[in-house]
Amino acid sequence: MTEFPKAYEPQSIEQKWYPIWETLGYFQPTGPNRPYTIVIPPPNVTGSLHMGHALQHTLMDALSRCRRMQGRRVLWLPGQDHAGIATQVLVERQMKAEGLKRVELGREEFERRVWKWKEESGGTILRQMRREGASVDWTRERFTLDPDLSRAVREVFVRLHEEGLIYRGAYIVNWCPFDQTSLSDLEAPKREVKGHLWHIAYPIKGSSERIVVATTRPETMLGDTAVAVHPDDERFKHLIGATIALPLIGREIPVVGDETVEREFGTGAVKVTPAHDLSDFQIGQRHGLPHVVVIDQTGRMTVDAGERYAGLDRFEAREKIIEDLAAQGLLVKTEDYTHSVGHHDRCGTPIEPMISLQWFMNVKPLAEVALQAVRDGRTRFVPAVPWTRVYEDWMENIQPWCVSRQLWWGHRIPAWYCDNEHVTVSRVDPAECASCGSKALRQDEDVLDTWFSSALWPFSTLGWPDNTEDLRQFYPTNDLVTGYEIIFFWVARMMMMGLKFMNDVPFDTVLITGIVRDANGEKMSKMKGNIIDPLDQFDKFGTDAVRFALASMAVGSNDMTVQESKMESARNFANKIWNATRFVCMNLGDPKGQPAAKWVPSDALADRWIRVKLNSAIEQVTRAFEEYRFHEAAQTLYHFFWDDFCDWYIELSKPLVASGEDSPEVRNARERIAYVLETSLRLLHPLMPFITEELWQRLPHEGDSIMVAAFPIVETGLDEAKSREQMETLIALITKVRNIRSEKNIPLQSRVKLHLAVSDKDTAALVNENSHHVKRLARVEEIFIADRLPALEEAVRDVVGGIEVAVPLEGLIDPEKERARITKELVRKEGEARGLASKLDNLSFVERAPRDVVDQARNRHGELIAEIETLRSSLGKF
RNA sequence: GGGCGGUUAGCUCAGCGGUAGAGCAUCGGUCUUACAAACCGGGGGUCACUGGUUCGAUUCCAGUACCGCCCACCA
Repeated sequence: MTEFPKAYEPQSIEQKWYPIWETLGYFQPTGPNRPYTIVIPPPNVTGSLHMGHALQHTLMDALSRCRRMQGRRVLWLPGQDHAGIATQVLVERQMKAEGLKRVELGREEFERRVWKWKEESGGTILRQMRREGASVDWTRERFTLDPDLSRAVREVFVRLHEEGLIYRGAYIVNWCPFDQTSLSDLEAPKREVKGHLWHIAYPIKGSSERIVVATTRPETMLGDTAVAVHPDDERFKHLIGATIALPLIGREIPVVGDETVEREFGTGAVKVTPAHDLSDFQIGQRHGLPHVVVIDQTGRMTVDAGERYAGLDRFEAREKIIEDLAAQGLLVKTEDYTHSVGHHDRCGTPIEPMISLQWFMNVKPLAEVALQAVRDGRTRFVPAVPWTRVYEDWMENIQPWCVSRQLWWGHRIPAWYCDNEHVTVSRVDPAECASCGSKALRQDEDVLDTWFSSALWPFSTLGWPDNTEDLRQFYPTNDLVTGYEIIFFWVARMMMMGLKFMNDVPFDTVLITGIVRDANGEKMSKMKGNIIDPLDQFDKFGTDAVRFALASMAVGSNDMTVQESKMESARNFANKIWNATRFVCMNLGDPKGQPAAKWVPSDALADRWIRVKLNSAIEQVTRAFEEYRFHEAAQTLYHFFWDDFCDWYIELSKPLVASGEDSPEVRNARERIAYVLETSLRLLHPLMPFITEELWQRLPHEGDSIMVAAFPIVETGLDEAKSREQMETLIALITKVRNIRSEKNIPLQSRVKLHLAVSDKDTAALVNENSHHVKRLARVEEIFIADRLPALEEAVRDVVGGIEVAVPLEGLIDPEKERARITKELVRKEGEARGLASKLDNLSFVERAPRDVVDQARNRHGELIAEIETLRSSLGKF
């Protein structure tokens, strides 16, 4: 027999199995049955594995493995995202160390360097995924910049452009002055900033009147082209149409009336800078105001800001302008003011809203379709609350998507311009302008938002725009597992693109997970330095243990805190599985050539009971996976295996299984225990793939790998209730005796006598048939069963499950203490009985409560009364 | 400004219309023929607060307090 160490050592076993599985092709979809598909959320090529991946991959792998064992044709498709800004910035930073600059290198050379970086250093995460045990099909690995996927991107861009849904125009965008690119709204989340609200007086021309405006951004005043007031505002009504001489720069600008102005806010008058603020831009559109750009792409003031300010950083300019206004007596008031300002989510730079010529996508029409698909349940979120509504709200209020980025790493926009500024958008690089035939074409310098290609992931990875076999088979995919932080970035956009180009939803179910936080409940980040590396955890506890711990914490989309204690507990569980199998193997002999164990029918209580428990574990785990309640699956497995199987069934089986004999009875007992164990391993496999494979191979089994063995199936027609009740009674009895022993400090070696009084025949028979178990597990040398307890001088008395118990313990009984103990128990039981009695006396309870609740209360009350009686009488014995 | 979530044992969290559970920690006892990463036994909670619905509320509803999250063009 193979060597069987006393403790589970994960490392070598994990290393052994993954390559075997991969080589044997188990990760590839096979078989004639219904496909089951998951596409992985493609991690950034720059990324390395973090706990969030470990969690999500565990769930995806558990689902994949479970479905695979259930016979589905499973495809879990892996891949990576080119991660535009992240990657470009990273490579630029590396180049900087060598004294190289991107612009000096030129576009082609830079791109070459990024590809080189990708080949050498990218894809760390893919290697790490092997350690997770992720059963992804590596033969179908994809990268968003693969030629096929790039072709899909172009196809989508061109088609949307043809339909007028993608267009080029000058609008206000979120501009990052640090990275010098435009951003989508999602990449520019608002952050609270403590600032000021400055009240500035603008003099009215040809009048002594002034109009005071309030602003948080005085530097933009140099670009003001109007002041707006509410048209019905009595304070300012008469000034509409008047002309203002803009301070510091002297430009003449009008006062306009606009209904969006809040009369209550600030001074009720707003300075309007159409080139640097979205709402001002819109006011400008309504009133035909000119745009004066005063801040450039680097965040510095332009020449149009006037020579006094030109070249200054926007924040330096702010201070200088405030000083200058104060000096001229135009600064009326300065208030502290906290407001929200967009910041680039990657670099943290405050966004500069800026008018800019960019490519946009009108997503509204696609959003309506995507909204409908969720409303009528073609795609559903799990948990449905709150994510369905979060998704719907966003889709309902969706704004045009700025898709162009001023970067070099990404899908270059397939638009070409001739000298006449005609635009040619084309699937293939055009030779001439589509409008004028000019051969002097230059391609748009910009690339697409990274998320543009991610949005196509569920079909671009399967071969679209070609109608491939994979596409027909695996689209739509089944489950998408991802975090709530990218519902808008990714999930929503896949929905829109999938429905638009495949005419079907990209996935049936979106499983939203929570965030894995550190032990203090804080979000992990490189900045904070509180990252917990899953690989360290794998080293420390074993991959299966970490997977199991993560799954056991995955409740809905709740965030979770990493708990070392959970990891330890899961590691101990793995060790428990190891040793239980070790025990069974020690008694089975060589598994080679032995067929897989079958259940040998038995009337013995323990056998009937474990079968019921196993069956209900199968039922619960199966349902838990179906309903994505991973913590419930983990919990069921843990308690079934440890409490029921190890603590009771193995212990009860030992006399036969470990007897060393070779009788039919013993062989059958061994077969049964092997059966339960082997089935349990299959049930555990989706969450703990490595250890279950290793142990399964050491047991008699059929087939080459547990990966492709059948997932356990629920049986029907077992004598559920009776077996459970009887076993519960037996367990309660044994526990009671152990309890008495423990309280009286009876050493393990000394056996006690046990007197039982049982009134009903069934219970008497039950105890009789299982008395050898009671003797062994409660360390009892002799059991006396009668209708009534005999008179005993010195004994501990108690009652459990309708059985009167007495343990004679000469010289160890302190009557006072016994009396106190029993009295305490009496008080508790009497209290409970009183509560039940008053409930049962309550007519409306008896009439309105469900029948079984009333019956249950009645039975419990009866039991209590009997037990109280018994306790009272034993009280008299002291 | 709008929306959402949380508050349960010392800690981290499940659960739920019928007087509460887990893991860890804690206390006591064990080398009992798989496992000390184990075994056996025990203690510990007025389920944030206030009302309401109900025969019955930790669970449903409303409000309060504290903590947290998301969305938003009041400058």
